[in-house]
Amino acid sequence: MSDSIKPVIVGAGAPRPAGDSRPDEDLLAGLNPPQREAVTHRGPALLIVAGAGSGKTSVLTRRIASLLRTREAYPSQILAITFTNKAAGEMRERVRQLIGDSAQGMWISTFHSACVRILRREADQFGFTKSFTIYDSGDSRALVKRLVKEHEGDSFGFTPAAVQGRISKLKNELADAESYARQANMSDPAERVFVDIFADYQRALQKANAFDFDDLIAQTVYLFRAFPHVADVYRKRFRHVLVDEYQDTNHAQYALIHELTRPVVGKAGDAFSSGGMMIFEPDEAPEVEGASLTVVGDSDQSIYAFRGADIRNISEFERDFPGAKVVLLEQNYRSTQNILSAANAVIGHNFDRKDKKLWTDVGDGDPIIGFTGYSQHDEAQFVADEIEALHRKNVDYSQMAVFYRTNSQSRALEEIFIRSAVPYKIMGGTKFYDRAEIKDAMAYLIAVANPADEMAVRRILNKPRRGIGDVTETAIARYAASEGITFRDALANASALGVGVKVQKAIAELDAVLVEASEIMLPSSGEIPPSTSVTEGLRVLLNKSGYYDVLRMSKDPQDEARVENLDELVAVTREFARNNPDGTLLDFLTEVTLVSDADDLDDASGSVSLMTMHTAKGLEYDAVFVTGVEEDLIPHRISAGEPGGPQEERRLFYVALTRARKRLHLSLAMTRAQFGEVSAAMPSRFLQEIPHELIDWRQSPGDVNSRGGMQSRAINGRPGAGGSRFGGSGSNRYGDDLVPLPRREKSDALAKFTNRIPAKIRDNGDMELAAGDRIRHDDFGEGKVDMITGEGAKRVAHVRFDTAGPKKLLIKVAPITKL
DNA sequence: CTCTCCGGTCTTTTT
DNA sequence: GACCGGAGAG
Repeated sequence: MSDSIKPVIVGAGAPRPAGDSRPDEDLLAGLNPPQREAVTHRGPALLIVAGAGSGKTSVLTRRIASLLRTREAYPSQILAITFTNKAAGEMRERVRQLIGDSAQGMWISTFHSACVRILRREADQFGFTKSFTIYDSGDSRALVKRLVKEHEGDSFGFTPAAVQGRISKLKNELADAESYARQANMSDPAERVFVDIFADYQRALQKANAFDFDDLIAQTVYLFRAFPHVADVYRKRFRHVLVDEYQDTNHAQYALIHELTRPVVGKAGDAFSSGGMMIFEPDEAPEVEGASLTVVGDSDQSIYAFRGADIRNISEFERDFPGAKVVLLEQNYRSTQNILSAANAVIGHNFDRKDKKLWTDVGDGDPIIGFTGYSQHDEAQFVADEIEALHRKNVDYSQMAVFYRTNSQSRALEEIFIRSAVPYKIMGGTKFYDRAEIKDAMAYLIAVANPADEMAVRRILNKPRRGIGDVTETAIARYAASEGITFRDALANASALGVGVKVQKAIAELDAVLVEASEIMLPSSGEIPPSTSVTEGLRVLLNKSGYYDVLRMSKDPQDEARVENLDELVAVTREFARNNPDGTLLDFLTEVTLVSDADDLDDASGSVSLMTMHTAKGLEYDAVFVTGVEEDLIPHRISAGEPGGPQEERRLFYVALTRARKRLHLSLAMTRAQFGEVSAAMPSRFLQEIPHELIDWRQSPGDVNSRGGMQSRAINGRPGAGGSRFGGSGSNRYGDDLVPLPRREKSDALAKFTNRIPAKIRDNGDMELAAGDRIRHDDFGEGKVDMITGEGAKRVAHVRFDTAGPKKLLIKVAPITKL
């Protein structure tokens, strides 16, 4: 900042006393010199290169606290961007702990949430209304699907997923349908079709008064560029912009940051109202200098290239923001040296990176434990047993986590965990809000909140079944088009549609329910409804539409669970009302659409956490199990052929390893069932990259592969076996004892292990068991019950098996019989 | 219009 | 092994 201009709009404006004790001195306690620098440096731009576990969250929160404490900024002048809503909540809480409630008024949120806030305020500037809704990926895929069909895109080999991916990528590059069409090769018919689909997709969104995830960012950038006076409002407001996980920002997000931190060039005489104590040069000087930008990131942890993250954002930061200061945080405060050495060795195989080595002074710690199972269930059993062993050593379940590459891998783990009575919680996967009944209920709410959203109205048209089929739906659409009204409004005119009386009545009833709910949640009188109206409105929608009744009268046992899910959703609205006394229906919908998997993570729940390696980013646990460390899984088969794919996979693996504080377990299986069929699996190349002396194999791939079980050489037993030999698919990439199982008829071992788990969960009802009873278990054989704990459906038998040793079993579902 | 059955296609990771 | 779309019967 130059001396002549002091645009900082600090009310009291007391200059910081130079030299003696700083008002933020206590915030620096316990920080190492680079960390201090990261907290106290002031200037236009600061890049904090923060290795895994180097205390970056702490640094970031203290930096914010310091800005507030020294009165360099009001809370309202701070915009902090995090990767997930949960991280945002945590950061807010930690700042509050540091400086108390005066932290109110900061914007701490994800890119997406911040953009929604901006767009809601400014929507009417450019063809949307404040009540716009947000399409999640499922919604937008449904729309793309319809359009691909309409344009017969399948004859050009377009799948909805591919088209959706391409559109998303383009939007992340800030290309819209028009600009893309201008430079597209229009002599290619496939290209023309794609351009048409893209354009129609965008039109449909606009017509529905809706944005997809990518639009939230891109449209905000367009808004700022098209309406500089709007952008200026936010540029003047946010004097300090801080961005976490900067390595995972895409071009649109980068552009947004750029727009926000641009100086405001004011015209002379254009009075600036905020306090009016600004003094600046009359002519060329900007009215307000660009906001100070702080970004935190680690290029070794960039794992979102597939969704447009551009690593250059961080590698070229100094060029993009002249005068930037760079601070390196390399000391790790999380993991033991063994874990760090393994992680360093793995990431060292990426050739296009600045060398950087994490170090710690806490000591070597325990060795890394390795295990190779015959099947994924065998592997899962090892994980479950190991978790139990740790739990007996007083490691809390909530301090343990199991990671995998793909969501589908969670199933085998779940099956075994249920049987072994290991309390667990799955983050992500099929989410609550992805369930059909929940999406239906949400569509009802959206139909009320944003009647322009035709997709939502179409979705609920025949849910529950009310005899409105394809023919009627088309009739409604045609009528709406001919009258120039929306699909939703056409429902009010059932008699004009030329459909049967019965169907007319059904349509009129649906319309009435929507009107009634609308009156509750968005009164036409204009008065502001209490936040509890969402609960009430949802109840009316579900009850009077007949949705609840149909489920309750159904004989399908799954429908019982669906009712429970809907009850849960009603409970969510109640919770929302409690937390947001001023919350509106739209606020509720926005919040629900933008919550991510990691967000509902609850550390205090006393459960082991199961999640993908991606979801694990930013988290840490005392004990970590990385499972499925196999070729074709990590690195994933699909990524192997993509440019930069294997490197990104290696970073992902690195992220997984560095989540562990004290104990790290790596496991794999020699066979893996996917797509119903069993196939041989090979150990991941990344395992070779870990120095062999760091891994203590309980059962190495060699042990498992030699059917006699005589060999026990460790995977990296040969000296010098850790060379970088990735790339080729030659057969000697693995040690001699690492040849994958031959692909031939199932051996006894295979038959025994692959299908150990019945697809259906059994139910032992109220089997009576007491200490001293003897039981037989399908897999573990006979054993004696030591004691019974838990209540009802969660009763657990602690059994000492004659051969398999001690296990815990959930009595209700375990495959056991009393002897 | 609804239900059921069959066959084809999948699965990378997420705001 | 799950999910979707299409075909065909009621």
